[in-house]
Amino acid sequence: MAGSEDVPTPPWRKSRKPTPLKRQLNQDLIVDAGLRIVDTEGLDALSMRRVAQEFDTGPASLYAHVANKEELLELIYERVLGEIELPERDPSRWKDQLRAYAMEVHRVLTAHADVARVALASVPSGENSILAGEFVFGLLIEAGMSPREASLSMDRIHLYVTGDAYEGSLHYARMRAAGLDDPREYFERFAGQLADYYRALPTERFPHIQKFVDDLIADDGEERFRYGLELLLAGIEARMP
Amino acid sequence: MAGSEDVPTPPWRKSRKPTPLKRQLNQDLIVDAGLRIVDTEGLDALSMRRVAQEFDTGPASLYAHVANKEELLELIYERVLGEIELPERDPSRWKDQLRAYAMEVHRVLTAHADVARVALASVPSGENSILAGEFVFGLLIEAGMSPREASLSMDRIHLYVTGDAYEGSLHYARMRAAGLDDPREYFERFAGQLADYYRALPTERFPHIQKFVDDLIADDGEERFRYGLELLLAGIEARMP
DNA sequence: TTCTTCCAACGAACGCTGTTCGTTACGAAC
DNA sequence: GTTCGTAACGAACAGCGTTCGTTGGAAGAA
Repeated sequence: MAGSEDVPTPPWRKSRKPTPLKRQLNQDLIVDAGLRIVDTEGLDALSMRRVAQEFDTGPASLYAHVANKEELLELIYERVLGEIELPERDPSRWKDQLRAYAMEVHRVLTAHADVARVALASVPSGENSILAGEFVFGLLIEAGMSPREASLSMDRIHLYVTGDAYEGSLHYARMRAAGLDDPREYFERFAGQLADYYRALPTERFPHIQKFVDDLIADDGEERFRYGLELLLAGIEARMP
Repeated sequence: MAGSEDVPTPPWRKSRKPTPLKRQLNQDLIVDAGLRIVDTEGLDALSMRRVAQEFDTGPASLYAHVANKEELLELIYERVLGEIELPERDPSRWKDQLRAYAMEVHRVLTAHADVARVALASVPSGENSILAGEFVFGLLIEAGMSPREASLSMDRIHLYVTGDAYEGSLHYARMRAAGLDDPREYFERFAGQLADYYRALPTERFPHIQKFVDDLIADDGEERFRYGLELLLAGIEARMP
């Protein structure tokens, strides 16, 4: 605020030099810009050109700081994972803590809608993924599970959470493509179309779908996620010694 | 075999007409070619140009039979779903039948490796999807579940199966990109790298991961899928009246 | 038979993508 | 004061999905 940076340098001063020093790019700034674009315009809008545009330059400038687009996506994903808050482990409350953890990851992924589409594709390797893994793995082991089963359960919980968030992000992208802004309006329109389609099916071949259309479209994404999570937790509980 | 089609027509016969009649394209043939390409070269190799090439023509020719690439992908997915074999419903054996169904879908999706990447993205609307839905939904209802819960359970089973197959297909694509052919060799290499990475972590921050590296990489995709499926089935069973 | 209509086929082009190459010019080190 | 490493970047490449406008053969009408 104290400097004169905001005042544009007159073109006649110091003769011709439109960019005195522009060494401003670095990986963090690029990831910032990338996440900003994903949040506001969606993952489909994220291209190397679009990110470069944010710095008034061409796509080639990014490759000094980021190996390729895939690495940029993983860096963005890792940054988002950093928003997860992990509590102190309490093995006696493992079920509550595992539920809360799953919902927290789901919440963070859903908050940055399209990022979930990266989550499934990338191998968890960043610091934040490992921290989350240590939390869940340790929790299950300390609760009495064998390391082998704890590994499998952690893996399945992770797949379920990211898979559901991924599916949700596809709907989000579809909503965006349809020009809508309100998720509830999208859901109602989508469910309505699906219901009409189901109702138009021949009764003799699809009696149950025909008869219970309303039940088939009753629950939205959040309730479905919760239900499946409870199924998994019940399954894990049954195996807990 | 009986005709003279294999002998090229001499250019001087009937003057100039290199293509007497070429009205040979139709949707089924296009889907055939598409699935063939996905199976042999992978989903990433599937482009409208590549499909058109199969008919010695340009991409524009396809758009008379297929709305766009997305529709082509859904048609391919629907065709693959047609390979699912459904038994007679027997509600008294609902758990066995549900397990067999899930494994059958998983098997079919895995057989056409990359198709799973379409499965998650597309809304189930074709005849084969609906038939599969009626089977599972009816099975759960006849076994005594409320329509509402049967709907949720069906949805979660579907998400789990396709989500796992999707994750598997990503590994498959990665294997392909690495120039490997044997899934077992890929798994061992991948697991080995992951193990090295885990072992290199600081012990004090990640004690459990550090200590049980072998358990973390013990199971391959098939076993993980089975384990998660049993978790879900146990969860459903606990809710079955 | 002759004429008209229709539409699958398709060549060419548009605008977009991720990535690479070769050049430039600045900051720092010698 | 010169050299050197390297971030920045303009230009280009090969590929993508899709659209437009034309063409020519098949089918229906007269």
